Amino acid sequence: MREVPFRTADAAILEQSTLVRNFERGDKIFSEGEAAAGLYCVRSGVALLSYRDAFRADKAVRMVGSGDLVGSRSLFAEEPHITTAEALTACHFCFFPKTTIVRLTDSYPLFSRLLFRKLARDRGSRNALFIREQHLPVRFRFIHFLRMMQKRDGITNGDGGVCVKLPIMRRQIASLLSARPESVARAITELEREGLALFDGRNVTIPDPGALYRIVDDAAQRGGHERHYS
Amino acid sequence: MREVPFRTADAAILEQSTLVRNFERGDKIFSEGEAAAGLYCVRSGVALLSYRDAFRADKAVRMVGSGDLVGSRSLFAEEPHITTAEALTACHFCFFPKTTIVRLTDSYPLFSRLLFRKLARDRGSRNALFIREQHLPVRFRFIHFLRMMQKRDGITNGDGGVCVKLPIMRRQIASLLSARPESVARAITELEREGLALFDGRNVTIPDPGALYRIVDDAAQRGGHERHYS
DNA sequence: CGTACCGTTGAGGTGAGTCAAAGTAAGTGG
DNA sequence: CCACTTACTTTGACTCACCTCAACGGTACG
Repeated sequence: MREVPFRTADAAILEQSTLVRNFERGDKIFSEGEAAAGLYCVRSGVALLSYRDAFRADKAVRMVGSGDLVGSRSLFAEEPHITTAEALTACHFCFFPKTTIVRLTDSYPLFSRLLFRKLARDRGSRNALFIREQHLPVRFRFIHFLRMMQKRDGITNGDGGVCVKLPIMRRQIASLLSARPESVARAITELEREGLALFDGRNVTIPDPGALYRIVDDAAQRGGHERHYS
Repeated sequence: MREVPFRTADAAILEQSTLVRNFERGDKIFSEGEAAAGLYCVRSGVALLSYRDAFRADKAVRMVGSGDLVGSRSLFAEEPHITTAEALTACHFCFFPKTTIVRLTDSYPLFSRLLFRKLARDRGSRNALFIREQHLPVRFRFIHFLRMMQKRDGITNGDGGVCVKLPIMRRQIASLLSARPESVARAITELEREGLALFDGRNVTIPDPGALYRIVDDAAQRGGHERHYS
């Protein structure tokens, strides 16, 4: 919302009613079952959306970072949050109270239209990703996860390599990938053995990102490793 | 949109600009890659959304029926359709041209709000279902599919049993379940052997729906058969 | 210095995918 | 109306990725 062209008056209203909320690592931004108080937009930091499944285990849904809109579904559906959002690092969020959103959508059709577009595009990319990930081998899903992490806050080191610090533990990575921690550990071991990625706790070094990502891209293109589906 | 309370004037506009479009079995409502011309609402019949994957195989995404809104993502994102919609039975669709939608959202904030809500709720239920389905055994996913079919247009026969005619072939069912046709065939054989469902081509008879669905419900509640996840 | 949790490794089992072949339904042309 | 083609469905045999269970090393904390 911040980056789209917007009339000065509208932008001013938005700016005026914006609350910046800060969270420390471990803080809950909102919890499953709560009513939606407004719309959150991640300004910096990383948060994890998760829900508690039938067996009372936390299931990670997705990670959100800078630029992501959070809580829109519950807000517009007028239904309770179905996920809990927890700060994984120190986070800054813009918070737009429900009243602000209502006022803006009521007064400025353009705002509605931009919001519609933003949400539709979000959803689209998410779906596309999701669809592509589904039922690929854990190894590929994990590489894809690394790529997202690297895009989000990877640091290039002199010789073409990239370093990332993963903000979550193995168990949560596994949950995001819909796999088990043991499988993630094995994927890690394998990548390490091949020299494609080096792991030191939560710190990852990818000597040649191109080589790593080519694995999944090639497979996707040639349909070679894509199991299932007709 | 039809069932929500709406001011008479607005409803009139909507009514005025509504085009009813009829499709025969096999007709394409829209195709992947086309620009979105408007919003479709299923009035009757069943259609299948699918896309062509990297290996040029059709991958079914979801089935839509009475009351479902179709094409909203591409319309609001102002991006081409990412799926093809094909009529599986004779279908009646309400079509709201883009101009109508724009006019209404521009003139009537209430319309925007209702639309936001409708879309958010759609997405919510879909996501919830989707999340739950992911990585359950094919058997469970298939039972869940049967349940949806039965809800949509199952016919109760005297003795508590239910009959449904599946509008799609095994290959497409498999695609919807993210499984292979062989696996679906095996699930069918198994259910038949257990007497939980009887299959005759595309016609299914479920003698005791309660017993069938209890299988997945119990498993979901006790977390017993839920593989993966932490 | 235990207690607790995370992460990794090994052994073993299994759901479901692949391949191949036979059976069935459906549409086409003579 | 029947042979023929074509596509859909089912079954069996085999394989493999990943889950499960279990054990062990590392790090943190009381």
